[in-house]
Amino acid sequence: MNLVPIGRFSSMTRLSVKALRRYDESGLLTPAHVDPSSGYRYYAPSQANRAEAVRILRSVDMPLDEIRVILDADDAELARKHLMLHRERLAERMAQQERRLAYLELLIEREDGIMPYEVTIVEERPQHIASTTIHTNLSRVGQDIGAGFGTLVQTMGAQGVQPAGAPLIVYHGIIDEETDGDIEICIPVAAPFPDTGEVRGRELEGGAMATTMHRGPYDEIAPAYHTVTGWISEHGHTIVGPPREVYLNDPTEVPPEELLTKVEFPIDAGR
Amino acid sequence: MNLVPIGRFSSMTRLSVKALRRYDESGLLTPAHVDPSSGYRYYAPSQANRAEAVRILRSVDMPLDEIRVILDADDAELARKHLMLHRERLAERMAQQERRLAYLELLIEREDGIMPYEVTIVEERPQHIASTTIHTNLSRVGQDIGAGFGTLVQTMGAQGVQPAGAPLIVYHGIIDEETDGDIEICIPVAAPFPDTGEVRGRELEGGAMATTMHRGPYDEIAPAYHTVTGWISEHGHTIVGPPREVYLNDPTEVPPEELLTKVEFPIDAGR
DNA sequence: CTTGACTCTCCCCTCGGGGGAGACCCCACG
DNA sequence: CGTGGGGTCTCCCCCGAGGGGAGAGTCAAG
Repeated sequence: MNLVPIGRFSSMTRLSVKALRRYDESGLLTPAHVDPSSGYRYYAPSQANRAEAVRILRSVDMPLDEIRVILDADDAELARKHLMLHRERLAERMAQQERRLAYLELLIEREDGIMPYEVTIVEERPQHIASTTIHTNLSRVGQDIGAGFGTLVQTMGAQGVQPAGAPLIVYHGIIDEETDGDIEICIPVAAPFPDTGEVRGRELEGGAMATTMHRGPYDEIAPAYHTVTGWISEHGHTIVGPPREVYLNDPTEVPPEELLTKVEFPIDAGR
Repeated sequence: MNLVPIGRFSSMTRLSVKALRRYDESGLLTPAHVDPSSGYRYYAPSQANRAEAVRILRSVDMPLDEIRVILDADDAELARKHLMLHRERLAERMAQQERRLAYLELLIEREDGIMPYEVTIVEERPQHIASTTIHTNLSRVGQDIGAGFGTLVQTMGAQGVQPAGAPLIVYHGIIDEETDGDIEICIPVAAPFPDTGEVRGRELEGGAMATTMHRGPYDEIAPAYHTVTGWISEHGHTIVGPPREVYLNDPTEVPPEELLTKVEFPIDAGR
């Protein structure tokens, strides 16, 4: 009764011919009649109804499978449930877009461009520190560092000693996904610090350092390390001591994206 | 000088091996050395730098081509330009997501479900109208209708006549992508209206109508028509006059999604 | 009957990888 | 110096929702 071929149905529904064929194939919108000899698809005009529903749901980017479920559910409640579920998905995606956008803004903002881990050699002078050494692994390292600095600050406070520089950590062992190791949590002090229980005083070695600056969250610092070690071996230097990280600002005060961390590797000077 | 195979580089950079191979293939991140006999890829640790940049830019969903352009541009200004451009894209996509989401909310909101163009037969009684007929096409139809109603309201006002019902349009010809035609813009009035220039008074025919309700923007009304005409032919009725649209609310007062339009086709009554 | 416009199926392409097969390679340990 | 196990290679198919096009068949108006 008054069937129309695919081209007319396409212009009626503003769905492309390609799309209509695909909807047929996937059982989402089967033509009212298919000529068995020619394979021509013929649609009933009243199918424009369902076609429009498909168009609308596709316009909100719903997967074909789910559209089929919704349209074939006689149960309005079920359909609603799927719509709400899709809303959640869309909202989640939007939030993600938003985060990405914000991150991108940040990348544009900081005029130093993307990631120029510039490696330079600096001469550090020896300095007095109060330090505490702990054995930790990747999953605990964050808490342990916090606790360590807490202990240090407390002990120094009890002695009436003020910090004389930015806090730092010496990595005596490698801490990554598979290995744990010792880290020495340090705060520079003006004068030699006495050993007190788990906190000891010592002089931190100075000398030539290959160094670079990492700006961003701590857990994105790996490339900085790899860049420096790569630079060292490429320039024919040798690593002569454990690396250290110097924390130039406070994670409780600035957002993670603006954290500044100096990575230093002691190397053989001359050469 | 200290090259690492792909697996180690993968865990150093948190980029999957698959991804690294693809970046090599597309020239985005070529290994420092490829063994000619085995095809093994070896990366310099300092390449972690570029790898991290790639990771970051991918995390904001930037296409690989563009990442390449940005990273290969020595010009920081050019890189910035591309970042900003990508920001525009992200913002645009987010706005689109937002629109979809809002639309979806709407679909959920109206409890009548998606698209139940229910076709019914109603008996309309004849009514007096003031009308003006214009010849128009799809691209001009919006403005022309506005202008037509303007003329009508003005003329009626000059005669001191009040509207006696919802405005409507009789489609004497088909107006679609390829054809233009005559439309008669009408406002019901209580008593016969005199012919005055381009505005004429007449009695609009009544009788049996196949009708359905379209809720939403005017430019999505096509499926309503197709549903009604399909229904008519499927139920063995005959169309005996030009269709009409009755506008039940005012586009200047409600958002497009809530517009209500009644579509009516005069049919042979009994059968 | 012819011709031009439609329509069919089939194949390849998108974008950024993931999953896996089958073959090859590297290195540490015995 | 061999060998075994784990790392790596290329190649192929897959995702989603179609777009583009080739080559062949079909429909309807003149």
